[in-house]
Amino acid sequence: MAKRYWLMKSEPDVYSIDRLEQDGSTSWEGVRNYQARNFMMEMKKGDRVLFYHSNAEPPGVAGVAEVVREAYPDTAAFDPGSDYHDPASTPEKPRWFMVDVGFVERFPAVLPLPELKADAALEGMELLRKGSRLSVQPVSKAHFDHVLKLARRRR
DNA sequence: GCCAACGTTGGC
DNA sequence: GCCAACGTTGGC
Repeated sequence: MAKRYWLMKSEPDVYSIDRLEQDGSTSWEGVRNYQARNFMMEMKKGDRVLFYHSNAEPPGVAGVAEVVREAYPDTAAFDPGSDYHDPASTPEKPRWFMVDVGFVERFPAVLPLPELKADAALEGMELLRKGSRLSVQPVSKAHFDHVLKLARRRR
């Protein structure tokens, strides 16, 4: 199956592209939205991910990651001490899943949201839809490639 | 800090 | 199944 493209949001105060660069890879725990979870379950090793900084100054795409491990149960849901604890999810019957993503690239500067909004070539991107809050979302190859092009142009 | 948009919960 | 109340996301 052909490689697919995604966008994943993270608040840099919680986990930034710099942390991912240091860590090399990380498990994407804490997704508690069914639509986002379902997208993660579709992810295949090698799929590319736009790493988006939300609740940031500025909000925008900070770099690129790749899927290095396909969906498996989110163990944070089992941990009563975790912010992501969900008693409805058990090891026997897990409700929430996560993937592992690996660092690919950090953009020299965050590609800010207003710039994405202003670009006609990105029309129709889920990220840009009014009221969109989906933290894991598919991105078309054309949009993905265009975002990379914009990021390179900023050098 | 505000608030629009959205998802979830639970009474009925 | 409807929908009001509530909690969360995330830009501004």
